[in-house]
Amino acid sequence: MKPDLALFEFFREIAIIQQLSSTLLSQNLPGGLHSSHFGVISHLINVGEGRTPAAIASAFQVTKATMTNTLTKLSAAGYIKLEPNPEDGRSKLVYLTEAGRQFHGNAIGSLGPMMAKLQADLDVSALLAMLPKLQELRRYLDAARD
Amino acid sequence: MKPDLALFEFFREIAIIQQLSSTLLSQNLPGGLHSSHFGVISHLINVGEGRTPAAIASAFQVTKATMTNTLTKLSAAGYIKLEPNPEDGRSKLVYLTEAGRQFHGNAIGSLGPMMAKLQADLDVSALLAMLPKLQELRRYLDAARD
DNA sequence: ATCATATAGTTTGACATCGAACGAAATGGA
DNA sequence: TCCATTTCGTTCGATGTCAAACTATATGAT
Repeated sequence: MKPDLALFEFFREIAIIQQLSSTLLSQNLPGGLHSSHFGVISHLINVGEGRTPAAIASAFQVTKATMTNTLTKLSAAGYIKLEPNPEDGRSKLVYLTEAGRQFHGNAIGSLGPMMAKLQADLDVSALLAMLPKLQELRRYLDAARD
Repeated sequence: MKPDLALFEFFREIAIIQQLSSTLLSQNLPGGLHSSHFGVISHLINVGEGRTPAAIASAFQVTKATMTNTLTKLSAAGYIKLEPNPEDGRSKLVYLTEAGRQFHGNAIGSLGPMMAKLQADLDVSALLAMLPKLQELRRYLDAARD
C-alpha cells in the first residue's frame, strides 16, 4: 500500500474514533450535555479555575468563537461564572459554580459504568502507550497550522 | 494519575488531532471542499463505485442523514451520480463522474506538498504502527453503540 | 505621548452533523 | 396471502463549529 493511502486510513480511523467516543460520551452524560461542555468543566477542575476563555480555547484547539458559544451555554446553565480579569480589561476569567462542581460529580458518576466496562474490555495500557506519539503528532499539526 | 483521567486525555488528544487534521486537509483542498467530501470520493475510488449511501455512511460511521447531505452536495457539484439500485427499490447506487475523478486527481496533487512535508517531519511508520490498535478500538466503540 | 499593531472576546453567516419522525420498499412469519 | 417488522433514503429542527469582520483594550516603537 502506498504510504499516502495508509496515512489517510490512519486519519480516517482517528476521525471515526473521535466521533464514536464523543457520541458515546454524550449519551452517557446527564442532562443531554455535549461532550465539549463536559470537557470544559472537566478541564477547569483538573487544570484549575480562573482561566481565560482564550486559554481554554487553546487547550482544546477550538476557535475563540466556538469557546464563546460553549461558555455562554455553560453560563446559561449556571455551571460557570464569567468575571472580569483584573489584570486585563479585554479579558475574562472563568470560574465554576457550585452547580458546576455538582454537575461534574454527577457526570463522573454516570460515566462510571461505561468507564469500567471500557477498562474491562480493552487493553487500556496499550492505548495509553500511544499517548506520547499522539501528543507529538498533535503538536506537529498545531505548529503546521499557519 | 487515575486511569480514568488518562483515558480522558487519550480521547481528548484524538479529538484534537481529528480537528486539526480535518482543518488542515480542508485548507489544502481545491475549491473549498470539506474533508468529508474528499473522504467519500476517495472511498469510492479506493473501495469501488456502485456502493449504496447506507454502506458509505456505515464506512465513515456517520448517520444516514449526514450522508444524504454529503451526497447531495457532491451530486450538485457534479462529482457523483446517484442511480436507482436495480436490486432494491428503496436504495440507490453511487457512481463517480469524470469530473469527480478529475477532482480527486487534482486534490491528490494539491495534497502532495503537505503529505511530503508530513512524511519528512514525522515518523510515519510509528503512526502506522498504531493502526491495528486504533482499528481495534474503533471496532469496540462501534459495537458498544447500542 | 502617540500611533500602529497585536490580542481578547463577540457577532454574524454558513455549514456539517445529529436525532427523530417519515414514506416507501423488502422481508419473514402466521 | 397478509401483516408486522426492518431497512433505505429523506426531511426537519437543533446545535456545535468555523472563518471573517468587528470593538475594545493592551503593547511597543518612535
